[in-house]
Amino acid sequence: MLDINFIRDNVDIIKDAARKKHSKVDIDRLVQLDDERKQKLGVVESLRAEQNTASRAVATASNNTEREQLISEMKLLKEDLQAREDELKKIMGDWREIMLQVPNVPDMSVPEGKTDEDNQEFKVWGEKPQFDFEPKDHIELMEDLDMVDFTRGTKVHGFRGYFLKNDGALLSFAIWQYAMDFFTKKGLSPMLPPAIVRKSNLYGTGHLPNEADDIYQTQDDDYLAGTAEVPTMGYYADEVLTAEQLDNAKFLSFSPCYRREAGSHGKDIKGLIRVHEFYKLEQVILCEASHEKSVEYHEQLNRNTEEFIESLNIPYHTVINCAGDLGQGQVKKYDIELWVPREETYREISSASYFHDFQTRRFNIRYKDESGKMRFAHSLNSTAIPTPRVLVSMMENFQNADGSVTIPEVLRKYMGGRERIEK
RNA sequence: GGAGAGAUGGCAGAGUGGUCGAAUGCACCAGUCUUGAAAACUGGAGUAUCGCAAGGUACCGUGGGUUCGAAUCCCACUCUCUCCGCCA
Repeated sequence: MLDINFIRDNVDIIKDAARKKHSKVDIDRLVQLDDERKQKLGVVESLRAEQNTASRAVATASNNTEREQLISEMKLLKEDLQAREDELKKIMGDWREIMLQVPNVPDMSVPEGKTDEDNQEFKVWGEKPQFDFEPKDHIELMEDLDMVDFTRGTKVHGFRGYFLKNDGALLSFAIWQYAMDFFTKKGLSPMLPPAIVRKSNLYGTGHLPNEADDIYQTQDDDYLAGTAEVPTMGYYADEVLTAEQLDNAKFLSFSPCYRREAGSHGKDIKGLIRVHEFYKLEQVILCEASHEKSVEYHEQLNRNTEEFIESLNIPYHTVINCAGDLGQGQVKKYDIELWVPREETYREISSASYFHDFQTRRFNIRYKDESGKMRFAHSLNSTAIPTPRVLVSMMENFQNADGSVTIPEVLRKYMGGRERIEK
């Protein structure tokens, strides 16, 4: 949600943002509705003022005759007021609907483009492995090592179902544990949030109204969050944060993530790249309403994840997302993608974005700044690490000719000191 | 699942139809006192919105309704708490 006055003052910028993000929102219509809103509001407010004055007169009237007369006059005014209020209500309904569609403005540094294919690589790290044997893909590797069972996964869950088992399960726990240790050292507070959330949280983060198809819903009209960003952002909804709370609003949230993948039925139909249910550690930060702070934290969050991947020694690159690949509320986003040898491509494992006050405005998360003014905080989030997707690269990059897989050094202490996963 | 109580400003908490946008306390800001601080005292201060301003309007969980007038009465919904039941 943007400030309507900001929109009015920057119509061209907003229209350009909508164009870049391929949003069909009609800004001219919004401005027109806002004009009507203001006009009607003026009328309603002056009628209300009249009513309030008259009410006071009724209350202090010296005798009943005077009172009766005032009251009968007020009845007429009341009808007029009610009609006007209905008109205003209707306009406000349309106004709100469009306001929820208005996208946040991408940063100047965000390149134009339509899809993830237009994202621009700006950093490459690590040595891609050279194999002197025919490398296997993660599916074959993991099935051979009895780490995963897709057949029974689909039997139990259906399309995109999977079981992680034995070292597949152990390795997942190792990654979570190691990530917990690694990211909490960066000053984030560990959190286990609910994954079942009320609708308002998804409006808050900006996943609704536009991504409804991709979200699981319960029979109680609750939703299954696709990321811990959703409940973690909701944590401080409708609160005014103290300076201390705002300073410490740096979270590392671990949760299951549920995604219907409604728009991607033909894509990545095998393996662990695209699944309906996975686990993820997510970094979420609230900070003071300063663009510079947002930028600083954004770089930091992204760097945290890069460092984590570097500590695992997996080759990756980082891309800056083009405007067309940004979510409605996002100002700027980096994706970190890991090298997948068999596909000879990089696959996304992390997204780091900042939102300015787009989300906090919807969540109503405020604080008092030094001058005592109420302000909406800024929000940011970034993947710390998703499992099982990270296993795909880990398996393929570290495989050996005999079909075993070398465990990254930093994970060994969580795997009973073992160096390899083997039969 | 059953029974009951409740939701008011940053927090706590009064207020059951008419100058109530709302007492009081705490917290906050400024001043007095003090070498400084604390305490005490004095004063200030809700948020949003319209307006150059004076000032207007809205906001007492949410949405409706009754009324000339609603924090206050009625209806629905949401949430919280207590007790019972069930359950990991």
